[in-house]
Amino acid sequence: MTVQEVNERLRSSGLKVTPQRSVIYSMLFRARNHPTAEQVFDLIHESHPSISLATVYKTMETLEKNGLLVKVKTAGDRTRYDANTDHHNHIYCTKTNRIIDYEDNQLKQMLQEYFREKGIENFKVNDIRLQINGEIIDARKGITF
Amino acid sequence: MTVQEVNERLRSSGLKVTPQRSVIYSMLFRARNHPTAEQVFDLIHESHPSISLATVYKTMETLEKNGLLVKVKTAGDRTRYDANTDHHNHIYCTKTNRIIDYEDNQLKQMLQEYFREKGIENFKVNDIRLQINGEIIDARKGITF
DNA sequence: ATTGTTGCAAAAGCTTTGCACTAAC
DNA sequence: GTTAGTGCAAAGCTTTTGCAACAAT
Repeated sequence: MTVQEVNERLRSSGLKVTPQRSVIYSMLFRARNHPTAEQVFDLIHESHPSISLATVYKTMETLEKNGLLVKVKTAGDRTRYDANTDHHNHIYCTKTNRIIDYEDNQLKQMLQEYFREKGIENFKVNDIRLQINGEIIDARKGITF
Repeated sequence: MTVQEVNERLRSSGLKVTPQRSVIYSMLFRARNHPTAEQVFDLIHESHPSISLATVYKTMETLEKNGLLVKVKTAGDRTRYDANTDHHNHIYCTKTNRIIDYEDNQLKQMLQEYFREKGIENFKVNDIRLQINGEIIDARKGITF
C-alpha cells in the first residue's frame, strides 16, 4: 500500500488528507498485528514526534467511522484496530496474545450456505466471523495456511 | 439455577460462599443479556444496597479466574460477562446492541471436522467461536432457533 | 474564505488497589 | 483462630473533549 493509495482512500471517504492521517493509516497497514492507539503512537513517534496521542485516537476514531478500519476486541484487552476491513477471521494465540488474520473462502462459503439453509428466526444475518483460539506451537516460526 | 446450586458451584471452585457472591452469580444467570459490572450493580442494588461496586468488580474477576464466568467483548463496548461458560456462539444485534447466546452442535461438529482436516500449520486450535452480526427483524419478538 | 483538523491539557469513564474491618471456614 | 472477602475512598489507565491555533480544500 503506497502513500498515494492511502491518500486516495482518505480522499474517497471524503476526509481531508493530512500528513498525520497518512502516517497513521499507512502504519496500520504495515503493522500486521492489530495495534492499539498507543502502540501506533509509539511506532510513529520517533519519525513524527509532533503527532500527539490525542490525534492518534481521534484519527483512528475517524477512520473507523468511515469504514477504513475495524475495531477488534478480545476479552481482557484494549481496543485494537485492523486496517483489513474485508471479511476475515481472527486467530488468537492465548500464549503470545497475537491476533493473526485468517481468510478462508471455502470456510466462508460453507458458513454462508449453512446459515442460508438453516436461518435464524427473526434475525437477518449480515456477517459471520470466527475467533479461533489456540496456541502457536513454535513461536520462532510463523503461521502459514 | 437455584441458590443451592449457585453456592455449590462456588464451593466446588474452592471459593468461600458469601451472600455477595451468591447474589451476583445468581443475577448473572438470571440476566441473559451479558451485563457489565455496573449493570449487575444496578440490578442488585435495590435489594442489596450494601454491596459495593468494587465488590461486584472483584467478584466478577474472581469468578472469571475460576472459570465460572467468561468475559465477552464486542468492538466499542465495555467488558461484559457471560455465566454460560460452555462452548457457544454469540449473535450480536447491531441495532439493539444485544448479545444472544447461540448453541448449535451440528455447526460445532462441522467446524471441528473442517479444521481437523484442514489444520493450521504451526497452530493448535483449542476453540472456535462465531460472532454472528446482524439485525433483529422485529424487536418485539424474541429470537428462536 | 471556509471548513475541518491538530495539539495541548484537562476531564471523564471504567477498572483496580490499599487497607482496615468483617465474615466464612 | 486463621484465612479470605468486603467496603470505602483513592489512584490508575485508557479514552474523550473543549478550545485556540492551524492547515486543507
